[in-house]
Parts: sequence; C-alpha cells; structure tokens
Amino acid sequence: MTPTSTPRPRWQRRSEDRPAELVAAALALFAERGFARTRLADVAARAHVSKATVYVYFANKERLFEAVVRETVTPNVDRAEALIRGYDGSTPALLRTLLLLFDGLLDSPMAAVLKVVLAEAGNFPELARVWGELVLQRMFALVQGVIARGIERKEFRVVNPAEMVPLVMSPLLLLGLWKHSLAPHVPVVLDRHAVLAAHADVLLRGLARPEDAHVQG
Amino acid sequence: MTPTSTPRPRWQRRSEDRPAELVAAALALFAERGFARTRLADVAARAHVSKATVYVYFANKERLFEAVVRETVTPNVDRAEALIRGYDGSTPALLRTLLLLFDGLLDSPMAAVLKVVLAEAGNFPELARVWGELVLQRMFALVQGVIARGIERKEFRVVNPAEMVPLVMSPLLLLGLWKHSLAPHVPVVLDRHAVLAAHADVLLRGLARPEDAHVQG
DNA sequence: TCTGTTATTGACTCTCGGGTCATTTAGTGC
DNA sequence: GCACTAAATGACCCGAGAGTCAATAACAGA
Repeated sequence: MTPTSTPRPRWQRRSEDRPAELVAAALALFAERGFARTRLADVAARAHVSKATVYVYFANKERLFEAVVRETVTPNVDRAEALIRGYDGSTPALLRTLLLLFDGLLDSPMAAVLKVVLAEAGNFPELARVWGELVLQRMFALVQGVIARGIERKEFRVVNPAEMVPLVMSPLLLLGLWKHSLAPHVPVVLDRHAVLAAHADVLLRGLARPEDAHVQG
Repeated sequence: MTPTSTPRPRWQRRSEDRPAELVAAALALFAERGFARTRLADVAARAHVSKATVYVYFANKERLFEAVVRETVTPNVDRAEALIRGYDGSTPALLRTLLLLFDGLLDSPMAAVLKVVLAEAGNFPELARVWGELVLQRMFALVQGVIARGIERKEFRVVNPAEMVPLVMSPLLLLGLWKHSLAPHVPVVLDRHAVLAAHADVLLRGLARPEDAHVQG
C-alpha cells in the first residue's frame, strides 16, 4: 500500500449506463421537489457525476424530465395492458383486479411524476402532450374496454363507457395526490385501502343491472 | 387644457384597497403560471403598483400566496355550508344539488388555486396546512354530514360516511385538474357535464338500499 | 400655504441556477 | 508504450427575479 498504489481513476467512462442513472436520480428529485425547485447540480451529484455531464446526455432540463416521464410510465402501462389481455374471468372481478393493480401504482414513483406533470403542464405543454400520449390515451382505452366488456357480457347495465373512465380513475388520482401532496402536512387521515374497497363496492353496485342488484362480484 | 392642466397625481394613496387588489392580481397570475413562475414584478404591474409596494403589504411571496388561498376559498366554502344548512328535501336530491354547486366551483379560480397548492405542498408545507384547515376539513365534514343524513333517513344503505367523502369529491378533483392542466394540451375530450351526470347516477345507485334499487332520486 | 406623516417608488443588491466551453483524462486500438 | 477518441469535468457566464432602502410625493390637518 504505497502512496502510489491507488490508481483508481477519478472518474469512469460509462456512456451505456449514465442516462439511466441520471434519469433515476432526476426522478427521485423531481418527485420530491417538483420541477422548478430541482437543481440540475443536485441531479448530477446524486448520479455521482458533474453537472456538465448531464448536458452531454440531455439537451436541457425539460428534456431530462421528458425522459423521466417516459421511463417511469411505460413499463407500468404495459403491465396493466398485459393484465387485461390475459384475463378471462368475470368483468366485476377484472375491474377489482385492475383497481388493485392501480393501487400498487400509487406507491410507485409514477404517482409523484403525475403530480409534477399536472403542476407543470401550463409551463411545459410538451410534457402534458407526452403524458397524454403515453399514459392517458392508453389507460383510457384500457378502462373503457373493461366497461364495454362488462356491458357486452350483460354483467353491467348499459352506460356510456367513455363517461365511466374518469369515475373509475378519479379516486386513484385523489389518493395519489393525497399521498404525495397533502397527507404529510394535514391532520386528516385517509385509510387508502378502505377507500378503495368502498370505491369498488359503490362502483360495482352503481354499474350492476337493476334486476340483479343483489349479486356482487 | 394648458400643459399644466393635468395635475393628476402620478400615483394615489389607497392603503385600504391595495391588499385586495394585490391579492386579485396575484390570484390571476398564480392560477395561470403556478407559484414559481409568477414574478412579483408582474403581480405588481397587474395591480398598477410598483414591486416595492407589494412588500409593504406582504412580507414575501409565500405570504402573498397564503392570502390568495384564504380569500379565494373561504367564500365558496361558506356558500356550500349555507346550502346544506337550509336544505330539507331528500338526501339524494341534496347530494345532486351539492354536486352541482361544486361543478360551479370548477369554473372559479378555486380550482386553479387547488392545483397550485397541490403542486407546491412539498415546498411550502404551510400552504398545505392552511388549505387543509380552511377547505379540506370543512368540506370533508360537509359531505360526510350529507352521507350520514342519508343513512339516518334510510335513503342510503349503511356505509362508512368518512370513506365516501373521497369518492364523492374525486371526480370533481379530476375534472378540475383536467380543465386547468391537461385539457389545453391533450387531444382527449371529456364532456364535463356528462361525466358529472354519470357520477351522480352511479353514486346514488351505489348508495341505494338494495331493496329499493329501482328508486332513483 | 405650509408642515408632518406615510404610502409609494426607482434604483439597487445579491443569490441562485441553467447552460456553455476549453481542457483534462479514461479507455481503445495499434 | 503511444496516439487517438470521446467521456467527463471545473470554471465560467449571464439572466432572472426575490427582496431592500433611501428618496419622493400624495394627502391631512392646521
């Protein structure tokens, strides 16, 4: 162990992994502080890299955030779509399963990203566009398909599936924002799983055909 | 009209009205651009006043926003409470009326303020606290009371009123955020009134007692 | 009309952070 | 070992915008 026995380089070239590492670091900070209050210097530090390196891989802050959105969101939507595709049980059960899966997403960084997108949509329309394209449209189609399936199979009464989508999703939105925005600072307590159970309950009763109102999936 | 015939002062002393004018100006800009991207210089300009004047009436940007929240929110919550207090019809009808009133709020600046509060809660916990105290708790109690009333009067089946509150409110949250964040930038179309009608419908069916599932308020 | 009070302001400071670039140095092929 | 490429960086610039303060001018009262 002579003084010269430490030839560890001061930095390494890792152009393969850098982008993903930067995105991960950025995700954590954007989620925690929002877009405006996140400093690229901090992102860089968290990825063990200098600020200038960020600019080697991303043109600017906004593009970095766009990358965060893409990476965070796509796998989750993929999973949801796969779940639906392979399902062949009753539609009420399918809807319950889907809600459970969304419930899981509330703990993922996706919920935090959503918060930031909503907050910054006005300042960065491009972000809103990306989100709309990558998440909204696919999720929308997904849920709408489930409702339509239920109607076709005479498990639900006849409603306009498009109008049901926001109703299905909105409690999840609320719970997500609750968790990431208000919960830490407000004394009100919300039992997430109780609310979700109640949601599934009310929703399925509300969708049931009047003649079999007693049957609950 | 001699050149000296224009003794209109370059500015006027109006310490009574200034705060309200500043709050109004600030509301418009915060709603439009969010907290971080709103410049106090612009707020001042919009209130026809210099930036330094803002600091005469508000200690800093955050306090100004706090004032905006208070002023924007209180009258609306008051109105909702008054509506409930004086009501003596059926509870389903009351719930429909309440939803209609909230629908109106979606067009008020309150929805925009909510967006900003959610976005900035992490950076300014005090804001979240104020919102929780001024709006959340009162609104929560309000809706919870309506549900409890319906159960007492045997118009609803027996549920946990506290769990229903988020279910009642969440579609409104979604529609509000939709309007102020995504709608302008995303090609998806949401028919607000259709969604709200569907919400009332599903909700009331979901709350109905099984034995009178056919009766719709 | 003069004087005192205070609301208002213009001009200033200072920090913060996004973005740039010339230079350094790790890794690669010969 | 040597030269070449490109990954990584430190030091820099610069605009933006929050917050300050001494000076100014509107109004009230006498």
